[in-house]
Amino acid sequence: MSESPVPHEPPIYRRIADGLRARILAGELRDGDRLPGENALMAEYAIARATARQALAVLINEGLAVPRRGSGVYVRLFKPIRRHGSRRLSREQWGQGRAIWDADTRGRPFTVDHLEVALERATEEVAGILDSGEVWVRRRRYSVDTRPVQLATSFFPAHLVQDSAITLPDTGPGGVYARLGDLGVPPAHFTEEVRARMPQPRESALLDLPGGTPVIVIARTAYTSGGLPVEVNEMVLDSAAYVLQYDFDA
Amino acid sequence: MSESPVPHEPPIYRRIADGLRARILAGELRDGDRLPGENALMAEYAIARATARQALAVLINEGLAVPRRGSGVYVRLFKPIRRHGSRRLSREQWGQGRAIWDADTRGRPFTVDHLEVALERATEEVAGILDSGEVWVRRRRYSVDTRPVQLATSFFPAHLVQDSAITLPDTGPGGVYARLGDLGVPPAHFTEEVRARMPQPRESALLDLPGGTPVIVIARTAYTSGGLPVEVNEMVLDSAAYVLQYDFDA
DNA sequence: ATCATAGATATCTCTAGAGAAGTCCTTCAT
DNA sequence: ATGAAGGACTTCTCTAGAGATATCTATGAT
Repeated sequence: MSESPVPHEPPIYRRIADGLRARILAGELRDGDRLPGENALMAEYAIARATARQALAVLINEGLAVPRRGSGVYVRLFKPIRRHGSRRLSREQWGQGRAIWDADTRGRPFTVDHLEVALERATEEVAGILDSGEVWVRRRRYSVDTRPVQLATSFFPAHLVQDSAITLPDTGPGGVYARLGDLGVPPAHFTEEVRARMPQPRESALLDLPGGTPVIVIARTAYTSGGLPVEVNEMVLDSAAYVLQYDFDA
Repeated sequence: MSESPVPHEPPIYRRIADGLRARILAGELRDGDRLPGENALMAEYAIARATARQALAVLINEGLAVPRRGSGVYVRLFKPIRRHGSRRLSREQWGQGRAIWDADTRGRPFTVDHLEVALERATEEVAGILDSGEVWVRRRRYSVDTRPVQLATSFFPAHLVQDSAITLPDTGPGGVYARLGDLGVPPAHFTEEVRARMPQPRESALLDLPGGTPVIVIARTAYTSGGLPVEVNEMVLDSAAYVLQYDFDA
């Protein structure tokens, strides 16, 4: 015989978290506001420190709150950048340009604050796509207003780009795509594979991510009009900083 | 004067988590394998239970491990479904069809195991897009092999679909898009906005998500060739179950 | 063989307390 | 005015222990 069909009453820490979440979602606690901290929760609910921490950890892991050591726990803001997949097909061409999610569409200045160019052996996945064991790799980090938002790693078949500016830190006007054009292999088609997952510690550190922030991983492959793959670009985005937009026809 | 310029040695729980993560990523511990549990870690490192739990919580929150109460903590598998944005432009038309991430491309049977149709007042966002205060709402949950993978909520302008099968549980052959065609407003353009975030408790329960699994949220708007918005579809996907693929031209 | 039960084992929740480490503000000396 | 030094307050890390609850397996009755 089973016990009562009613699911168990949730534990204390969860009820406290639920209460705080409700206040956040209702707008009572707003972006940047301070949440009641460990000591406040301990006093208010007569619980141990570990229990108060557990309640706050729920919200932190949901990405609704950010802890600042020595200071407090704060409600988190979300002001994403809109990233367009295909500009050519963009809805702006034929629609009203309305969107579900607010975003800073204005092109805020992106800066590259890390750059690394190297000749390396390709990983199995990349080698399989590019048909090349050796690849030139360009790793960079992009920031907006000093806030890091994206890590990008591009791979090019070594034999193809050997003598081009793609192997140099400065790729010249038009960037790598213009150089691929110079080499007679301009990209014509793109495939983007999109995933989301929790960041690894290295990514978390490089993007300065607070707990509870997933990353979006985009693997983009560029093909010439003849179907020759010429670039694989793996991007890791702070999911709190981005909205991806894709437009296409039926 | 500041202390040593060397960053602090990471805390115990983090070193243990780092060690376990390394063993997972190196392939020593594989999908479904059991991790050393609380008791094992307590004995091995001579630490308190809470510290052992904290170490395991790191991996659980990263989505690399899944706890099973009463049983143990296990390494997690990731076998995603590939979801294509635009089939018409699909790379299969012109490329080799190779992909970065492994995925079950075979169309495993999707089943709808929840369905709810209702006439409701539109939320502000949806009303702004559809230009309609009242909307017919179709909520459903999709599963693959009894595993829930997606929640989808579609909104239609009430005045437009009032007398169509879109207001019925069974929309007939061809589904809602065929019915929109019958009404003289076939969808021709799509916009998809993609975000990732941690799930809310309701989503977590409906999708049966283990800790550390983000959701991908897709807001898709369908427009007629004339630019009239006829549907907003908000999808919430288990990020561990999906790879999104978008193909487009330069 | 099938099913129910009991025991071992596992995670989960929580208490109580302590020291380390970072932040913030006020006070005081320059 | 500027800067250094405290002190109060905060989160972070960890110990030790206990009971609740879920799972798994071996045992025993049918």
